[in-house]
Amino acid sequence: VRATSVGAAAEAEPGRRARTFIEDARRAQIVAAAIETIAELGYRQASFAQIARRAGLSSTGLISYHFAGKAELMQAVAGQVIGLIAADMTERMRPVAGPAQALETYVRASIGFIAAHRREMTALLEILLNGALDYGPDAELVTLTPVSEILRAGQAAGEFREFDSRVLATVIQRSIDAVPLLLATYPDLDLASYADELVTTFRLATARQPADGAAR
Amino acid sequence: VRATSVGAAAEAEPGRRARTFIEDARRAQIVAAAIETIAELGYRQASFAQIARRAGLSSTGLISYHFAGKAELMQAVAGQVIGLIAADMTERMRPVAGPAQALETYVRASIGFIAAHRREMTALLEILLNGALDYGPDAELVTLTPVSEILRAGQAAGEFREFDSRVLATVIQRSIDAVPLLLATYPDLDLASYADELVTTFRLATARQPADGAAR
Amino acid sequence: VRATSVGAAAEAEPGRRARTFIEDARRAQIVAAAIETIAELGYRQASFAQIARRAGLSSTGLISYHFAGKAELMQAVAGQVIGLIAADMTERMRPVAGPAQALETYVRASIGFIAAHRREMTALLEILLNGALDYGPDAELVTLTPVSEILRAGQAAGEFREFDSRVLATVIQRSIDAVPLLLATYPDLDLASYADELVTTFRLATARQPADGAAR
Amino acid sequence: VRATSVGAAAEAEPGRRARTFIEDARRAQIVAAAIETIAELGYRQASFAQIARRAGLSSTGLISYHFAGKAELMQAVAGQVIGLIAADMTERMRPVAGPAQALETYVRASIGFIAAHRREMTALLEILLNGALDYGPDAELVTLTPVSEILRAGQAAGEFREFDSRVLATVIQRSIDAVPLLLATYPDLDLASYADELVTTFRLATARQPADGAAR
DNA sequence: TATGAATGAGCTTTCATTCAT
DNA sequence: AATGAATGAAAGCTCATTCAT
Repeated sequence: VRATSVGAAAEAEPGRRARTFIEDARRAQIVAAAIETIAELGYRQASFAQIARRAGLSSTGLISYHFAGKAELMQAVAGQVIGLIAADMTERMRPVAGPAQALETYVRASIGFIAAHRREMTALLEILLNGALDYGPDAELVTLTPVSEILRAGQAAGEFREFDSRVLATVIQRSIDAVPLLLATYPDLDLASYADELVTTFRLATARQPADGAAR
Repeated sequence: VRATSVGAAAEAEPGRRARTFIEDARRAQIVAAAIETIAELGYRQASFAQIARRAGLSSTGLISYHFAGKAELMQAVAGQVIGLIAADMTERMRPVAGPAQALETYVRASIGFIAAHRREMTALLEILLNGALDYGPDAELVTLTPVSEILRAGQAAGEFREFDSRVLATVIQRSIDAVPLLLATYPDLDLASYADELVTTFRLATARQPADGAAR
Repeated sequence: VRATSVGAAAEAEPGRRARTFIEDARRAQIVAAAIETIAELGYRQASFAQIARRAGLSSTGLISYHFAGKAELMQAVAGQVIGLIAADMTERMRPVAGPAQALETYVRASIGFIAAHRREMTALLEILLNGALDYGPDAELVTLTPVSEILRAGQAAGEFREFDSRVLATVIQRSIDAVPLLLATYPDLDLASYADELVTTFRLATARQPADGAAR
Repeated sequence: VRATSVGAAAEAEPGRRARTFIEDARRAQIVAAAIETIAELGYRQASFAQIARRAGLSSTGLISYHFAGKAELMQAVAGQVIGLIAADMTERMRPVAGPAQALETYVRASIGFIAAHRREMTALLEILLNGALDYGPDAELVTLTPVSEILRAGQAAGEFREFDSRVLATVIQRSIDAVPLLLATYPDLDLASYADELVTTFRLATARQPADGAAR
């Protein structure tokens, strides 16, 4: 769970005229149906025909009409979900004071979001894993940036020990990303406990060590 | 990186006559071509036609001739890779003494294997993520079992703190699984450093806490 | 030649939206091409490719587009022909008075229909004999029912002798069904004479015997 | 059920060297397996692979080795069954005296043969109906010849009424041919009764009429 | 703006046949 | 005489996309 600039890709492009209200509504409807379809059938089975059926559209042609291709549709879906995440996370991270609390809040908020948006997350995961997004070479970078920043801030403030922030960001982000798959396996997983364990784990893993202040 | 019993599926079945030497060679050749193809194009684009082309076969019919269907081919690919992992890991884990060293060795060996078998790992990942293996609902369980056992052994021995072993197993295994994707993004990633950081992180995250002995 | 309820299968189904005019036309065109193809090449060689070629379609995909599968197409073909038969026979059997006349009319009308629809009958025959219709275990029963009923009515009215109506129905219906194959062998067969001979034969075979009234 | 010259096709051809004993045995084995397969699965599913499996052969190549093609195999199967019929019928028809008895014997013997060789008859039927035999335009003629001859002899002897012998031959032969299909529908059909009914029916249908002697 | 229709490339799979050994 | 291996054509079917209306 992370906020990136991918969502912005759905917005205005230079050579393209603005979208009408109706157009936006249709696109939203199709995106919603795509999320539902992907979450239900998986990426591979999510054909235009299935999506159209779920959206109550009479023809797959309408999807092609509104989206330049399957790639653009998938980009729109990803953008939509990522937008939701960004909005939610921005809101939740606002009242945070200090890196330690920021990390804890980030973990809890991320898992909370996943719990509340299982279908959207499943769809996003499917899209990402199937390489349906041609999102550039810095995808990983983007994904890890929010956590990395928290971690680096904590190091700068002397609250966290020395470590490669990219590595720890990976550890943390992957532990969060694992939730949708875990939920698929254990639908009754207690996410609150899971979050608690993660928070404890990452607190221990990032805490400044006794030796840190002296030795370095 | 983990060892399971899926690899055994490639072995003798009751009602089936033994495979010829040549047949085994062809199957191996096809499996190799499949790995190459999947790693290069992704699971979805890895059609029989592409695989046949890469294997230098004259027709896709030959693949169907040697494998009962696409599912069986993918199972063979997964089995092959998992077999490699199992062999390698078994070897590396043998001289280990104690849970802490076991955990460190597991992490380093896993990442080492991934580094040495990038294409195979990518292919395995693609297959797993695309649900091309009908391996049951306990896939996640199987995946996490080896690490879980190390962790529980460490707890039993009093070397590790109290935690939910499933959660920490997830954290650790996911950090390892992230490597293929990280490599796709940063081909020059220094895996030795990455492994070092992970080892340190997990040592801190699992270490028995001062309070542990007293409070419990 | 017989009328069944199979024809109705082509009509409205609950969960399916009504068919367009154009769609109906295409389906009819494809069915016609299928009849032509089957009559010409036989069921086995009547591939979608051949049918598409004969229908002037650009791809076999269009057939799949309009019919759920080969089975549905064959059902449509059979339904079409059976519908024709039913309509024709119903019309011709209307003015009939008495079992003897009914039998004669049935024979003449059946053969007349076959004469006028050689290709359709050949196609129907091919489909039935190839088991391309999953119509139940009582196929034979359905086929023989119309004649059986005429025969039993004749026995009840005291006009026909005692016999197993299923056996005589078989004799009569098979003699009629033989026509398409006969025509294949003797294209110039005089069907009117053939019908005359059959009528005489079946009159003699069914006529009440002198002994019947007394002995039984 | 009828005896033709098709069986002879399996015999010596000018430019071909004689078959060895082993070769003949293999051919017979394959033909037997083909009969079994066709009777069980139908013509369409009776692939070389299925036939080879049933014959205990290790490769379909062996079938191609012994038969010039699928057509020749089918011809051999048909020839084999027809040969059986011919032998059986010749034997049974020998002691017959007079056309009326000949007709009765022909019907009973034919149905008896079918009852005793269901699988062979089913296979023959499948082959004929699928046009797998390129047997010429006079197939029908051949089929009907034996009965026709009996009928014409009866007419010549003044025992049968005047009729087109081809038509009555068709009626009779088709009634006999119907048995395999009837058996498929009613496995418990009482063939003795069926034969009795046919004999009575055809006796009435062929009997010289009172008017015959005078009017002509 | 939306629809039904049509397209053509692609898919996996089956099959009879050929061939070297 | 027989085998396992390989071939390539054909099959039915699905798919994203295009297009006229």
